[in-house]
Amino acid sequence: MRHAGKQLRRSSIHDVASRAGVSPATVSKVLQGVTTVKAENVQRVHDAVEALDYRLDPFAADLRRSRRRIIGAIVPELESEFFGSMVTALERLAEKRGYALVAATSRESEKREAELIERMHDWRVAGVVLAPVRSEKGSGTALLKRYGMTGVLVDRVMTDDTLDTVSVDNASASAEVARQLVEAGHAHVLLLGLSDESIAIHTRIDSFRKAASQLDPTMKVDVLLAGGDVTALRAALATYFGEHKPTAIYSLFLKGTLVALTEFRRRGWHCPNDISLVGFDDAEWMQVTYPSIAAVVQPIDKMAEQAVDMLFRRIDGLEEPAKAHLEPCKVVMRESVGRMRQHRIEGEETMADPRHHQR
Amino acid sequence: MRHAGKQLRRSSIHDVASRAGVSPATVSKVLQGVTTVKAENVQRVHDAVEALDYRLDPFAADLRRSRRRIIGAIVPELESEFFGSMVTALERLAEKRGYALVAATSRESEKREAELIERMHDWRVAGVVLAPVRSEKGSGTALLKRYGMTGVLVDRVMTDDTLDTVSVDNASASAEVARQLVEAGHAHVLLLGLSDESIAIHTRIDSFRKAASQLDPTMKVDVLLAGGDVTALRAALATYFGEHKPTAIYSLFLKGTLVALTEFRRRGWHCPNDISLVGFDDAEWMQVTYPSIAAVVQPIDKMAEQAVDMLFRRIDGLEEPAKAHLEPCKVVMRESVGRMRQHRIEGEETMADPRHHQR
DNA sequence: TTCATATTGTAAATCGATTCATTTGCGATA
DNA sequence: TATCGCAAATGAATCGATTTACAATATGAA
Repeated sequence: MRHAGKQLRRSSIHDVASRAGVSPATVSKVLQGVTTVKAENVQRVHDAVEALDYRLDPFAADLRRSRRRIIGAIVPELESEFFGSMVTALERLAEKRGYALVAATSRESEKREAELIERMHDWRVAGVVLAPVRSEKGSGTALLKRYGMTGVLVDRVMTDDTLDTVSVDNASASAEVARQLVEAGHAHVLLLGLSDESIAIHTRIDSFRKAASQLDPTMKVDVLLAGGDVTALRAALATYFGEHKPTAIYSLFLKGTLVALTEFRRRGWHCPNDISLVGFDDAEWMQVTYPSIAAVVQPIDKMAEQAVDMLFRRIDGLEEPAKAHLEPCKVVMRESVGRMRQHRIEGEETMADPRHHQR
Repeated sequence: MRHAGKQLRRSSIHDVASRAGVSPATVSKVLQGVTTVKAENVQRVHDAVEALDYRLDPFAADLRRSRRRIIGAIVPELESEFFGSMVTALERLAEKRGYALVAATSRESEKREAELIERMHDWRVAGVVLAPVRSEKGSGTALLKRYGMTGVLVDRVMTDDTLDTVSVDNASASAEVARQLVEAGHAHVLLLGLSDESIAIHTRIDSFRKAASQLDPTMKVDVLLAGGDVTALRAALATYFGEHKPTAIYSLFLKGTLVALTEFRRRGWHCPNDISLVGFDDAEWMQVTYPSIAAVVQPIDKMAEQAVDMLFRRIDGLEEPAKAHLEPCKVVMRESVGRMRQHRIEGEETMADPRHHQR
């Protein structure tokens, strides 16, 4: 228990060996729990380890083994709770299997995503969990394949012919949203998203459309996909509202929900009296605001579990065709979705008690 | 550009050397840009690198240099945007200096925090940015010192005699909140927090008290600190409201703000008509909800910049007494803070807003 | 006693780099 | 021609482990 002046050299396996009076090879065996070591020597090694505060250098060990006990996670951002929770879950699961997780953010850039894959490759990680910026067709996925790395794609993906994928059942979730909106009597719904978002967005749109047209062929479904960033979406929505007035909005991603709420406020519209809102992606605050916001809840922990399971199966050498795992979502209806009346008088809803629709 | 069958051995510096017809030592020099290499050989090496798709193994290199170009970040959680943004900023800043950031979450556990420090030590990181679970007096900090690691403490810290610290100016921020509440005519304020939170919480309380008593000696200030987790706080607040009715709440941390909002809803209280709310920590959604929530905004990017600056100064060998850097916050007043009138007419505030709060 | 077989331990090679101390090559000077 | 000086290249050691191949010792059977 010396007090570090500064930067004291750490003791290596050689120091332990000489103090215990055995060879480094024997120390290594003891530390790995090999049984062919005399009990007395085992004890001496343990004593020496204790006395020297010895801890082995995992990278030096991995260098020789030429496979590192690390798995990488690449996510588009960490500024919303979705990927933050995902990374936390992945970290826990990887560590449970004796691996460390190193996470990195691609910051919604495919170029950076590719660089990160390159880095993970250089680091000789055992595997990668990649949440692509765009989709399984992006450059990150391509690199992963080119390098023959073992990896799993999550979240913004459909199916892939080489890599396992884990995503949310966008189709069923959207269909369920459609069902609930139809049931609540909505006849004109706006779908709100970004055009350069993943393929998942398109699935959400298509299956909403399909379900809606089956349940209510007269329903009008508009789609507003702004190119670029959230600011563009904000502007596009403002323009749209200048000409149209849907009875409900289905936001296809989290920020879209915020944009919709902002625009409601700007116009002095009350939700759900003037317009209803349901969004893909839940967040803690959505339960406590007024009105509480209906949302499609993604089972983050389950996705993480699936991803890590599949990844380690591959790491352990499983050879079989790539699987695409779909995890079901829950649609949580909250106050932001109101019920439309059969014979609705313009403005009537606004007059009535705002909370007439509650269960 | 071979197509990976599977797990092809990557080419090493030896492969490059033999293809270029030089020694590994020369290759190493070329790659590091040493100038004492004949131009012709430089070219040959570059050609070989290209032909073999060679990239060096950073850990092997670092092993010899015995200092890794990695810095560690340990944060309590990644499930709220605060630390997510912080990690993103740290990552960017570290990479700008040629280091990779590896982030890990202590999950609000001091035990795990200590294990992570241990891991970072084993990994021989060049430095650590630690956002302690509790404070600079925690076990993580102690370990950091014991191992003589270079590190910077951020966010939930005051000053330390050995390590540099970066935190927000809690005192000024709280004083400013007090000033604004007094100015708005509030005479009874509840401060809401968790008792096992960091020392920062106590600073926030003390300086609020001090400022309030200076500005309005008659102001009544209650403090509710629940032990344990958020559930306990929820219960404590419910009990408290059974007996007291402050005119404003100052939540000392983000979740407290959510708890307060939940409790308002449960009781059918309208904010700010029935009670005002201001919270430490801002979030994107607070601008778009009704009412928008007043908040103390922490300058996350600036904190990250400071932390990385100080850390690298130490890494580069600076020897001088530890500094405690304080970064000022902004207090953003929003609709959740109402003005108390001398002769207030019931419901007047409500006119501005179609949503009357009675249930 | 002797040979065969387990046990147990170690020297040396290896992983993929860096770096130090030398050697080599070559033109200039004596 | 011999020597010196400088530029350029390299062999070998090193970082901290693991692992292989083999040696040394102990045990047992014949």
